[in-house]
Amino acid sequence: METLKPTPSPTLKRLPKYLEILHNLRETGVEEVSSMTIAKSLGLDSVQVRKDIELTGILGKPKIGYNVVSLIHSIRTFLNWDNMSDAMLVGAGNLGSAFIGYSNFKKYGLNIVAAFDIDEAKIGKEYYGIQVLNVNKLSDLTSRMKVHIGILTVPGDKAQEVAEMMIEGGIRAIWNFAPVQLKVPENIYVENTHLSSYISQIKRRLKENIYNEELLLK
Amino acid sequence: METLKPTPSPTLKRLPKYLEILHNLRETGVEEVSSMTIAKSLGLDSVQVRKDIELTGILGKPKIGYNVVSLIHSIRTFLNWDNMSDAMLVGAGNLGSAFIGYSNFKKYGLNIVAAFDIDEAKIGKEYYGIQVLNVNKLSDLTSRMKVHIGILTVPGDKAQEVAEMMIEGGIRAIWNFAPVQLKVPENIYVENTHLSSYISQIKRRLKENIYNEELLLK
DNA sequence: TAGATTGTTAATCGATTAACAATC
DNA sequence: TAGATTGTTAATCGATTAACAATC
Repeated sequence: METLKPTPSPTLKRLPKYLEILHNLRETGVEEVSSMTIAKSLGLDSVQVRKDIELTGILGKPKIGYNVVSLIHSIRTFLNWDNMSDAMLVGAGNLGSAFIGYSNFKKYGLNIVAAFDIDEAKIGKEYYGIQVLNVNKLSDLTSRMKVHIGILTVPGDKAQEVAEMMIEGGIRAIWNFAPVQLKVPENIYVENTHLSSYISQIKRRLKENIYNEELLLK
Repeated sequence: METLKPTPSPTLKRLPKYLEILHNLRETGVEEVSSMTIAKSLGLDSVQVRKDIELTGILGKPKIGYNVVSLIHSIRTFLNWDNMSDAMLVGAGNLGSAFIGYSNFKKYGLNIVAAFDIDEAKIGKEYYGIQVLNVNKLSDLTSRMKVHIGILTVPGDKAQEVAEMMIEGGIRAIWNFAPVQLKVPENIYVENTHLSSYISQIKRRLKENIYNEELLLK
């Protein structure tokens, strides 16, 4: 069996955007699409689009382009969106409880099967049909249900502790929203979504832009 | 006046992580810190840390390192976290309404001053002391209050329309959570947080990893 | 002074973009 | 056939990492 070469992160981030466009095209009955069409809608280079698509293992036809339906299928398979992946969510605060009801997750093949919290006040509450359980059941339930993805929406000071419980239960990928650097074994994949990083970018870009605009007014 | 050279995105994403560590150090009474200490806690290269810090305009002392309090101040000023930035939020669904109450935003200098929705059923509701207004008031209120940041948490099919209302009202940076490529004038900064991109990464990495592990078992 | 750490210049690496031959 | 578009090899670009002189 061949080792799967890691796909560049930028590619993995772009592929869902292609899907978005392809779904629209399919709905309007378009059957073939060129890399240039996709590139233009996203403001990208067409070579980049072709290289990304190539990685998913589909071949286009010179002069014609790619078959829309086949391309959708190829990308979805590559991203494993066709198979639902179960996930445990820990931290039923306002962010966490919002995620429980966020219907788009299912669209992307992510299914939250259970939610947990440390806070007695939250345990027993139900959001969108999912009951919040005591976090002391996390590890056991994770291994019994063979869940491999954990969504971490607890406050920073509990994040490391909870991550370790997740790993003990057999979690292999953690989607971390806590503003903390998790220390995990190297076979565990951590995807950090630090909202502070985005806010940094927005606020700094605005600052940079302000001066540039004043400069233009001279 | 000098034009502000755009800071590399990777740097802007790392700086908040340094702050997190520096705050912890300050709490435990540490006064000086070396680039290596910061680098180690985050699994980074110390040169990278020094270069990032240099961009914020502070100087360290050979043999000693950086003064923790000064460094915190320098990074916060650079990221403009000391000044509160007002933001309008449009789309009071489960994600949007969660953000209204998400206390960390204030910590990062982002203050949601008003929330809007198209849906009559949501208009008038109140979340964490903020009332949801009719989106037809968005543009007018934005320009009267001189708000420059918009948070977009509407469904994909309304996103472009709402983005245009934001821009009409004077919004200059849009934090977009809708799974859509926004078409905006080039002086408008769009920060995309497409949750689908993260899920792609997680699901694909897990797939890549599965095969690698099976390989190891041989 | 000697050693540790900074700041800076040079080398490397990975991803993007350009050039172009292959082909429907 | 001619033209458009793919797939691939080479060049460029930006960010990371390595090397090292300056200095407290």
